[in-house]
Amino acid sequence: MNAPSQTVEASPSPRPASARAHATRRRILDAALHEFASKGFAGARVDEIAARADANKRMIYAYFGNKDALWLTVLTHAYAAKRAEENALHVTDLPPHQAMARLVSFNLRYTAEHPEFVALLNQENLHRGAYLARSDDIHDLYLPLLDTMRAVLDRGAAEGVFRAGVDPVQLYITIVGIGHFYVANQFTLAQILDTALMTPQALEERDAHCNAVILGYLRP
Amino acid sequence: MNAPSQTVEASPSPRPASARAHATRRRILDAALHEFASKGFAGARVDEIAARADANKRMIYAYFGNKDALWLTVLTHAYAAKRAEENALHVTDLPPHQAMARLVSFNLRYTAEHPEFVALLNQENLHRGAYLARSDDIHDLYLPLLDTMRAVLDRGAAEGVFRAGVDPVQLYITIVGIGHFYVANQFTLAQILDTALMTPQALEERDAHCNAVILGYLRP
Amino acid sequence: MNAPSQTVEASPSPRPASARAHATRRRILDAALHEFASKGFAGARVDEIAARADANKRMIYAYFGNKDALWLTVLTHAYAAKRAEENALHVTDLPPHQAMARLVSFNLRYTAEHPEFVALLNQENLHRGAYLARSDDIHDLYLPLLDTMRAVLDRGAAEGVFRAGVDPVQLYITIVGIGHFYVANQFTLAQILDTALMTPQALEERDAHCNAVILGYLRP
Amino acid sequence: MNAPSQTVEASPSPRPASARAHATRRRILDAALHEFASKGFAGARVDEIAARADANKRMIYAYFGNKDALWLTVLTHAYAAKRAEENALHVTDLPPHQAMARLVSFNLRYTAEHPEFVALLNQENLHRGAYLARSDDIHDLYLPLLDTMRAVLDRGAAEGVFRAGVDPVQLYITIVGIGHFYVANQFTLAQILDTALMTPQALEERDAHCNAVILGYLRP
DNA sequence: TATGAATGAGCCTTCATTCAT
DNA sequence: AATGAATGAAGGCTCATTCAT
Repeated sequence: MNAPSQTVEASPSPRPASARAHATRRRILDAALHEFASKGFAGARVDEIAARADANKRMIYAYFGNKDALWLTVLTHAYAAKRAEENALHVTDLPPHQAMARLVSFNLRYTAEHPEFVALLNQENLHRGAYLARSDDIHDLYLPLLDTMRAVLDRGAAEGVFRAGVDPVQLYITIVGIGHFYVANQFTLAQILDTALMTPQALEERDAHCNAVILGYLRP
Repeated sequence: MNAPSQTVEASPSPRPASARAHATRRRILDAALHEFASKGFAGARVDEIAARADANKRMIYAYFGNKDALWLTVLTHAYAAKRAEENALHVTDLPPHQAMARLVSFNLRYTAEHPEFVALLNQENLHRGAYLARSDDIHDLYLPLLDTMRAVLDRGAAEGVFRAGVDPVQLYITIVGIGHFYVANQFTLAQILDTALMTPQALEERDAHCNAVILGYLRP
Repeated sequence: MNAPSQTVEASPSPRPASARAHATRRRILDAALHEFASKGFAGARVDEIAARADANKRMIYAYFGNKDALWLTVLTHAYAAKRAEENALHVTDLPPHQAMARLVSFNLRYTAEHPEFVALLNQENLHRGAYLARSDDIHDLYLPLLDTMRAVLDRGAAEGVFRAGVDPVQLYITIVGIGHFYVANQFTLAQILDTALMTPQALEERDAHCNAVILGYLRP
Repeated sequence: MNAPSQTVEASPSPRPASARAHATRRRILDAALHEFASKGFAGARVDEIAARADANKRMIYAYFGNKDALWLTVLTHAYAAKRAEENALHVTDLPPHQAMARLVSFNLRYTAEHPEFVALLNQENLHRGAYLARSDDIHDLYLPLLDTMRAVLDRGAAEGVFRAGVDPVQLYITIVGIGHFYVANQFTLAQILDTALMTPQALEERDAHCNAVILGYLRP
């Protein structure tokens, strides 16, 4: 039930052996995450990644093959990281109402704390999911989550605290979406609505609203 | 009550006089919308825009100044276009329940039919709203919509069909978000969930779900 | 003896008939002189010339053919203008000492007042005199001046106030050179020597120095 | 007494370490000198410089930043090169008359052998000395030369072989000018005067003339 | 393992020039 | 006589990628 420790890999290069090499690889990955997230795939610069990682540019190619493969690795890591935290919630142990509230809040909070993840997703969709399509395990990664969602909904309906007939997939998209959109579009929204969206207080209010919407909807 | 149909402009260049020039300008704008939306700002190619517009590359610079300014013009046009359609809904003439349903459905449908708009927004947020900040009237463009939302909520609460105390801004973000996220992330979602999201039937189901969520939540 | 009223022409186009056309042509020529002199041939922009002349760019091509021909016309005009003023000095009527002094001072002053002429010459030499080679009358233009110089030197030597055996061509080059170099290189000189060169007082001092050098040299 | 042989540098890029890199840098600099001198700044082509240097265009930007900075580096090098040779004359060791003659001849000869230097100066003045203004040490570079000139003049006056009261700055400008103008305007002069100026014999005659003028002028 | 140097394709932008009215 | 619109070639500069050590 715990998060799998499997590291999803896409690089064609062999796993480096030495600790020093491992550290270099790690720094490149971190730098790449930052660069890709803040400038998009096309806007990201390999030079910049190397500089930020304090590594030689050649190492990027040695470890990851090319820019495309590096992107895929970064993307896959980001997915895995989120799922790892999501699994750690252990929502199946909670009563339906609390389980759902925790899922809602977690999604908003995680997204707010990881805008790179949001940026990565948007970029990947710009590419029509082309890179992700080359990653095998993504689908499997999400199966347990949907199972969890379905179980919570069923239990809630059985206990009479949730309405029946709710599609777990639709609801999952909605829960993720109301947080994702808020964070992803924070800059244009801030300008249109003329308010700050990412202050602790603003996030608190958004959290309350999201919970109210989902749980209000789920009322029988 | 309707917003003025003013076309928000950002180009520093004088509007061309002749009909032929106007047509060229129009073609460039359409081509740029397509190119920017499908590849992002950094990934878009000016050459490609010119080719698609069947215009000389030089004309892009004559009419719009440079790639940045062209982006801003495209973005501003996209916002204005959506707002124009949104205003044409005349939701204030409808009973609260129907008014809200129409807003929800419209947002999903418009977004689904205009994935370019979604792509544009994501890109602009990648730039942290830097370009939009240079456009003056965007804020004003959205004031009437929020007024409408507020009026509908108030009327619904007064008539006892909606719960009270709903924040119109939060709800607006939610309504747009549940549609936007669905469309914006259709490719990664399709891979994760292993379902088609943009078929007529799938959209129908999503529409029903969105309405159920918003109106279910608004129940007193 | 008076300046010839001949307009040296290089343009392949027929002389325009109407007064309006003539004025446009004149404005283009003035604008071109300014643009060529301040940015050089390669740095000059046809658009800029048209804008400054308040004329349509097409007119430049109608009147002058192309950028090259325009350059040649401007250059030839500049030469003719200087020679016209030079002839108006009537130095042959003066005693040798005064005649020479007047030539020296005139060259410095004219050059200082017409830095465009200096810039034009430098540019043309950058092109190894390629354009000027296509102008027929330049050589003839300078014959009378050298004749004058020779006459003054001969008279001075005969009267015993000048040394004998001075080559008029070498001296002419020297007289023009000590003024031309001062003006042409005013900016680099000012930085190297850390002094202002073009103030009235500085020009006065330079004038005195040039006269002292030439006349000091010519002493028997 | 000699000026330090410090190489005045303007490039913002780090000096390359390896010998190979240094050679490439050197080839680019030589090629740039040729290209700039023969076509001017605006007329020079970066592609052409790269081709002539047998280097990749990208290297130019890696080593020098951009075309502007490359120009400044070339210009500063040219100045330093001339000053280095000028210092090697050791004119302070000679009697005044010979010292002055050597300065005069050197300037003519150096200029005749380095028309690139002349072309560079003219271009820089076309830019109103804008680039040179960004170089720090140029002023200092010329201080020792003026000191030398002053010393020679003073000694000559004290020994009674030179006239008194000669301004060393004015004279320096004149000495450089009579050579510079001759070389800089060789093409237009050749056409106007219909003589060859750069043959060994012609240079010999010019040399004699320049010496005669300066030393004739300096007679007490 | 790591690095400095190099490369060629391509990108945004500009230019002199011509077309059509 | 004059003009607005259009064009193709090229120019400066940048990028992902590879070579050689």
